[in-house]
Amino acid sequence: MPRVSRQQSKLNRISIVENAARLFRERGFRNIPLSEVMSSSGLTLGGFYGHFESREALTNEACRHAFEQAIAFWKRIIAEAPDRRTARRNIIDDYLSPKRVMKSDSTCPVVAFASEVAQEADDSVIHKTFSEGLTGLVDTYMETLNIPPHDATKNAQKQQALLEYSVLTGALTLARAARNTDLSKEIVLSARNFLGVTAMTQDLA
Amino acid sequence: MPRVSRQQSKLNRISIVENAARLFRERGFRNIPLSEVMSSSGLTLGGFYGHFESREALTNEACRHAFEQAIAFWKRIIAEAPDRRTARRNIIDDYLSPKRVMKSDSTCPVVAFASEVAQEADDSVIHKTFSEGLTGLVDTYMETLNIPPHDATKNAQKQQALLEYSVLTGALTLARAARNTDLSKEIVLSARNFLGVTAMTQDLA
DNA sequence: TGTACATCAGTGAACGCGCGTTCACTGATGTAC
DNA sequence: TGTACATCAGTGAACGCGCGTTCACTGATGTAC
Repeated sequence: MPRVSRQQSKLNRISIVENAARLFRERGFRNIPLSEVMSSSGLTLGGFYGHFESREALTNEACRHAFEQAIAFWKRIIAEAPDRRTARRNIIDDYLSPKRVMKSDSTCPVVAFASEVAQEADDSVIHKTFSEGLTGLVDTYMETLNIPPHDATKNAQKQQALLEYSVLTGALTLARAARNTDLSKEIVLSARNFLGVTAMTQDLA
Repeated sequence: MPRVSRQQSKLNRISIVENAARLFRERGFRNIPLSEVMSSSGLTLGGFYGHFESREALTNEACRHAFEQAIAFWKRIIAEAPDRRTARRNIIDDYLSPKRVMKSDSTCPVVAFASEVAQEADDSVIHKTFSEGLTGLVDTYMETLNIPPHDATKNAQKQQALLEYSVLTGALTLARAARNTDLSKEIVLSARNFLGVTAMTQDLA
């Protein structure tokens, strides 16, 4: 088993990051033992430090990867929609769907990581990674709003994007914590109502 | 030192719950060792199980206590304000203040616990405690909105309260995770703007 | 192209530490008389 | 009210487990000739 090809080793490294990103989004980045990350890629714990400097280094990479995935997912929705309005609608309809409330392995990285990132020290690397990822997501979301003709409107539009994103993450976080209650549904509905995406499309993706 | 009076023992128990609530709000309820909880009340670890069945039992009590404190805090603001509009304004101004973004030991229990609660098993006790606490907070917040004349309006008002609460928690969570960046300030401002509480009062409490 | 050796990706076990939980013990509190 | 004894709140040490990190080792890969 030992000594696979260099190419395979690179693939293994990628697999580790991908699995870590999935597991971390599901259960937080502090609550997954490295042994589980490694075994989910068919490897053993001992090989970890051949790929990463430390657990913290993996956490940072996995966080970045999760954001990249989420941004790519939205960009795909945007690309496949006939217009911006429909794209925005599809993003929101998916974001606040029952699937997102109940299933945690595909959670938005912001919802998954924000609390833990906030608890880290000010100078922690993950702060920067998170902020960059959040900026990227917000920028992508802004693409679904109308085109800004001049800077003043652009600024107003960024404000609108940030507000709507606060609503999305806030509502999803609350709904998930209160899941299986009427309150949970009411939270989702109030957010959907505000965002103008009331009808729920089951099974979007 | 051992064998204090029964009265003192009751006070000790209360002190443990209060300190736990503070520490858990500050750093999450999974990341505080019991030894630290006990020593913050001037006690040693060994005495813990004289007061609580398990760590989980304390977590649940501390969570409940944190919500009670937060609700009492809002009720005081409401009681001291000349009218509902001012009360709502003061609550929001405090909630989205720089102090709340930077200091974590007095965080809203919803922002502090939602993520971790969402990660717990469906049948975990803390889910119920959290949902009840959230309901209590939302009900208190609703008191600052106008009086509902009949049930239809009441329902609309609950929707409004839930939406505004999603905005408050979402914006604070994002702003805290991205703290020390321009983005963080923009998030807070967009939420304040939406809620109609734009001017920041420094040092509210 | 084939051979001989060096490299090194991954293994498996061990180490050390933190922490939840347990427990024998202590000595002041509480109570029975 | 005072004395004698039982109770039990808190102590301090130990236990066990999980997990991050380290390391000697293995044997297939990669390379020099």
